[in-house]
Amino acid sequence: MSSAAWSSAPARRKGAQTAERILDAAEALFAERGYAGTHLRDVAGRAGLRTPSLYNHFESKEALYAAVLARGIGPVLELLSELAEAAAQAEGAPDPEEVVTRVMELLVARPLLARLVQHETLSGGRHLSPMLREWLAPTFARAIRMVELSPAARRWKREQLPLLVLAMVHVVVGSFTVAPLLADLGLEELSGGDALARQTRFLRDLAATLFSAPSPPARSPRWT
Amino acid sequence: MSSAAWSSAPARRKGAQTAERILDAAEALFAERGYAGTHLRDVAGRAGLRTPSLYNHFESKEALYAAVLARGIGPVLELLSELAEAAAQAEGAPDPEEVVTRVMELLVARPLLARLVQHETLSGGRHLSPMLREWLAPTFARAIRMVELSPAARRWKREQLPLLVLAMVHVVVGSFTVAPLLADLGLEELSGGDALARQTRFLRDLAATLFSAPSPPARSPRWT
Amino acid sequence: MSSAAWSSAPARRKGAQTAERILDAAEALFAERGYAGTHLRDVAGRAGLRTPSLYNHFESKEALYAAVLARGIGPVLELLSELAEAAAQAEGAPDPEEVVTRVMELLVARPLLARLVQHETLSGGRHLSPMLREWLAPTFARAIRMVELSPAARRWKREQLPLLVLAMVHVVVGSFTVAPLLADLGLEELSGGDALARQTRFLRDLAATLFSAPSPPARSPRWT
Amino acid sequence: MSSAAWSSAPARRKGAQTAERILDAAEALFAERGYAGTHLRDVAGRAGLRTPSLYNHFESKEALYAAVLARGIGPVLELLSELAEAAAQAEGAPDPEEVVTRVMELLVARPLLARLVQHETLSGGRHLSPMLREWLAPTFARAIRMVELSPAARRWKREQLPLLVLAMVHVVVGSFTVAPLLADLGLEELSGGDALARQTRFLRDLAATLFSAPSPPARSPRWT
DNA sequence: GATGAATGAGGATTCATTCAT
DNA sequence: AATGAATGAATCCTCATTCAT
Repeated sequence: MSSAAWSSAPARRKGAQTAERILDAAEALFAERGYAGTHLRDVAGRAGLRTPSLYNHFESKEALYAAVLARGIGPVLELLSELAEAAAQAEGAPDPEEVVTRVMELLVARPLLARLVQHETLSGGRHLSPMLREWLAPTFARAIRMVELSPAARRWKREQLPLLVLAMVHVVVGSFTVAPLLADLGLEELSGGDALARQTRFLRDLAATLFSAPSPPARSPRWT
Repeated sequence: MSSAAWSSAPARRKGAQTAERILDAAEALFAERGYAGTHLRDVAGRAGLRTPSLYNHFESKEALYAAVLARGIGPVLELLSELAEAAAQAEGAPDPEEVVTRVMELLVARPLLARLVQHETLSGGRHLSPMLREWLAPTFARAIRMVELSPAARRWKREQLPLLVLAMVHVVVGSFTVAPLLADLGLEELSGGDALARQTRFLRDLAATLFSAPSPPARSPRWT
Repeated sequence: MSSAAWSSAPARRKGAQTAERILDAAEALFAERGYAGTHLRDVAGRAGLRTPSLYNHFESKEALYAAVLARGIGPVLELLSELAEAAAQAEGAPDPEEVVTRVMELLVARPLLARLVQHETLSGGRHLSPMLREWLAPTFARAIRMVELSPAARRWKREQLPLLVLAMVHVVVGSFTVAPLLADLGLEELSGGDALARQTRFLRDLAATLFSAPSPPARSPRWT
Repeated sequence: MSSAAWSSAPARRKGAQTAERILDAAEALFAERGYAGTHLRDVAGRAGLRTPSLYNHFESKEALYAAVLARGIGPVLELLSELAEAAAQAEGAPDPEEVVTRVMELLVARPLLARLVQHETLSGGRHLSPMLREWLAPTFARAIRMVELSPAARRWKREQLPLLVLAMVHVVVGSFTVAPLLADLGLEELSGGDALARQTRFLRDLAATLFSAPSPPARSPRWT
């Protein structure tokens, strides 16, 4: 049996490990510099390889980018599906605070994800894998429908509910986005060690406020 | 007046107009694709020139980028200064709703600005002109101090106030950022003609809620 | 009479002065960096102009270069003609020491000339104006013929005489060529203030030795 | 031996050959046209490559130039060191005729070297690798010291000895420098096939004359 | 005569990608 | 699976030159 024809399990594992290392390297750089600003040479360097070796694992720069995106977004989709499922079974809206908590847990564990997605969004989302794009609109619609059943519907006008959801997304994503800039500006208390913990607590409070019913005697905020 | 030193007024005017056209073209492309993704050839094409002509008006791609940023951010700085000034004279915090309204007016008039700044922020803000960076931290600090005097201080813990300000910024900026993606996804009602008007109204309401004093009886949200 | 048609004497003088300034600037830069290494922008800057203004005085970069060369070489040709003339009238070879002295005087007065010519020579002399090239070979031939009549003919074999003349040229030109490098290397005594005076004296002695008749007893070229 | 770290021996050999070809091509062109006048496209063409391939072997045009210089100058340094060494062991000055012979042998074998160095010298020697520059001054100083011990010291004043050494250098280098021009001018007998052989013989005689002791009764250096 | 603006040609260099090894 | 070498395409930028002012 020729040695060229076989492929042992450990070899396959090593290959997968290398691919993983490449994905890690690419994720870091794509998140930092965006697609156009990231050079395969740097990706390879970070992964301990030379550029052409990347092509043994991914077909092209675009394919690598798509893989990074897919790997990153997968868990988010799962989480949201899970939360929606649970809410559906409970025949109620998901608790906004829990949604925030769970999402933040996930993003804290993968702090590059938010920047990655935001780079992609800024560039028009043209690389968001079709699968994802097909998924995005319905998911968003479902989220809106759920919110319409929640107490928030009494605080906000109907057509504002989508904006409310988007607003939460922006705040969540934004926390990760500006972190490096804040650190660079020396605003330590906003970017230091437990900044994300504080940010999570704040987001929970924010969600509680925004998705709660208005307090009935509520002194008119200006807009009665 | 020596004939050697002069340069005809019309020539100078035409040059300035061209520079302006270049800035417009560059702003659009930098906002859409970021620094690395923008090619001078496209900028020149959009401005009705060939690439080398750009160098008659700007020293380099970086200088052009800096000029775009400076031109875009200038009005924002002025506006914020003005609002702060007014609030200082009234010895009170600026009305959050007014701040939101004025800022949105400005951003609606220059819809590329938000994306431009976000691209820059995502990339670490290394191109934010030093002037701006020196200006940013103190301005932010001043904003916080003002918020500490506002009713919002009774709704939020002290260390949450900076996060609150940042959150508003994220939501404001985010509205412009995701617009193209939403349009692309076919979510017309979030990106259509008067979407920004609706968004502005929503932001005003949001600010009113978040910066108001808490309504005493309705304490109930989970975090008491 | 239209003002466009007239050209006053002072105006013409001023124009000539500008051309002169351009020639000076170009000479310095061509001497320092050669043809390809010299940029019209730098020439213009040194002459207190912008690049396009050069074209009011010279048709092209090549034309400017040719003009610099012509202006520089003219006096050399005149001097050599004059010396040859004098020698012809005296029916003898010119005194090598005098030739050296006069040539050095000229080169000391225009210290860029030697480097200019050497750059040109190194590049194959393709820019040496045709006039000059026609002139060079016959002049060289005439010089050889004269040397053949001098006492040097008894010291050197006949076919060595052209080499002898060339050797003197190389040493003369070389003194100017390496000066900047020597200065840069910190060899002050070879490049300092009166280095050229010393060099001239040395060249006179050298010429005296090489063009003299051999001293009959001291044949042993090899020292023991 | 890990499979990741290796690069096949034949590949490395082929790469080295290509690099050598590039160096050859670059040497020829740099010698002919100088640094600024040489275009990488031509270098690549001469080496049978396209321009970008050069960057697989050299980091930049400057690096290529430096490599050409280093490769060319290395043997000269070695030769001079060897000659100095030999002279030091013999406790005498090196025989000028032998020095000339050996140096000419080397330069004849690498006829581009002299022009290369002269281009560099004319441009101020800024690219002469620092190593070389450190080496140049002390070597020159050592040469002077040796000459001071030689019979030449009786023919020349002390301060003229450095000039004498430089003069020999200029004549040697100059022989190669003007060759193309002489050929172009149709002076066949100075540039033809065995011109360099004749030149070498002449230089030996020249050295013999200049470095010999003066002939005691020596009729006054001026010929009557 | 002097200049700002514009440009074609071309410069060095980078980059994603391919292929033989 | 990894890499050195090669390259087409494209990048930013420079330069000599032209032209209207």
